Amino acid sequence: MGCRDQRYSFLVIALADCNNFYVSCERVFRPALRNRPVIVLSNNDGCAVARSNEAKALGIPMGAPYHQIKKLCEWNGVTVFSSNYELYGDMSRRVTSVLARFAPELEIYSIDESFLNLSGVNTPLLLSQRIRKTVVRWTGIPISIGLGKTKTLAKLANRLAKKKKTGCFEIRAEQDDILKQIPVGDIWGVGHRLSIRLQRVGLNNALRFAQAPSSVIRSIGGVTLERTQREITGIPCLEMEQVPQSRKNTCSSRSFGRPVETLAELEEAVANYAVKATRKVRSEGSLTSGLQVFINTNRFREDQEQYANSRTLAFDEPTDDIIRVVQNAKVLLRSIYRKGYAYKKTGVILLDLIPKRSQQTLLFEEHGSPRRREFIDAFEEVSARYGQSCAFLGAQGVKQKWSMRREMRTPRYTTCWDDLVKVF
DNA sequence: TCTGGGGTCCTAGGACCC
DNA sequence: TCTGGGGTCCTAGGACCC
Repeated sequence: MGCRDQRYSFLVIALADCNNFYVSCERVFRPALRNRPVIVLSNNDGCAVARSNEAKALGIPMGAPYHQIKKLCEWNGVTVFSSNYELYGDMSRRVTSVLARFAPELEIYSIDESFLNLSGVNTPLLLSQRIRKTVVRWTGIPISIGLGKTKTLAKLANRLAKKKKTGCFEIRAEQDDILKQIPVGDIWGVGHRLSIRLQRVGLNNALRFAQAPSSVIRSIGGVTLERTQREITGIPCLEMEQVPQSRKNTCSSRSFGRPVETLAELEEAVANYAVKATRKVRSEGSLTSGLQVFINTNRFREDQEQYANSRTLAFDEPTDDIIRVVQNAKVLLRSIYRKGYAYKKTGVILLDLIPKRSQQTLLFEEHGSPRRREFIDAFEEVSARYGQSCAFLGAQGVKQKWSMRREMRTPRYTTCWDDLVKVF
């Protein structure tokens, strides 16, 4: 088996994962909530996306729609928060900056997870415990650390670490008895669908998965799953990515706080998402080559007629011109809008982003006249400096009755002067 | 009444070309 | 009855992740 492979015996990858991250962020500023059930809701106060251990013990599943668990929460005194991404983003930066002190090679994988390359460290488990203690002392966020030869093994180890008192766990090559106890669906890269198909052919735990012929694995899940299998046997297939690669698409979308039927309101929403998405692209110094707009009704409402559609266009020249994106987004929206439906969600996706400096200009046409560009830059600066309420496009609307619900959000303690904690 | 948002990669199949 | 072969490019859809 691959994990006996001597070539990789020196490798140690650590996965540091914040425990119940959003809940932990809220608890930093509300210490009285420690050891009490707490959940954080998704946008629109839709479903539970983070749960404290106490909330998990009450049987609140990940992703549970809030309206289904509301009673349960009230009966059990669960504290419920809307999500506060300004706070979580800032806490995340603090955690990763502490982690970075301990490893020369660090990959920020998500808002609450980082991979660290600890290869060459004599006692990685001891170091992990030190890292853990430092992070919680300096940021208030508890983390768990899993160690293994590959990212996939580190992920698995992390899952086991969450159950340990020390919060750290290492999977070694020879620990078949451990792999045997791990359901195949717990492996990183094996989701719901693949897990069913693997179990159907008897590959129900991580050890069986590791030992299966690679041809079988490939026929079930293609090259991606075959890579996962190699990773489980200790052969690295996923590299550390220290420099985040620039993204290829970006999306801005929201569900509405209530059903929306009129084209006028949808246009307002689309204009806002177009502005938001374009700003993301501008802030990264990129240009977008294409644009997609989608709309859909509420797929959970079986009593209503459903409609979903999307349309895409390619710009003849990559652009970051906010007005142009908004205008085109509205054109696309009108072409897919059908009267008589109760819409739940719309969104704008910007496609094939490219760095601004590599821009290829059109031969015979010039879209962005200097005056136009100066205007957009000035508009953006005013809006950034004095807030969106001071400079926005007419298309974005004033009232925004369709906007999302966010009724239980805590203050932005760390990123907004007005929200600083008051001691007296 | 109420069910998130934002990404990635891979593959199959169609259009088109010579 | 018989109905080229081989290549590229693009897109939609399916799978996964947090």
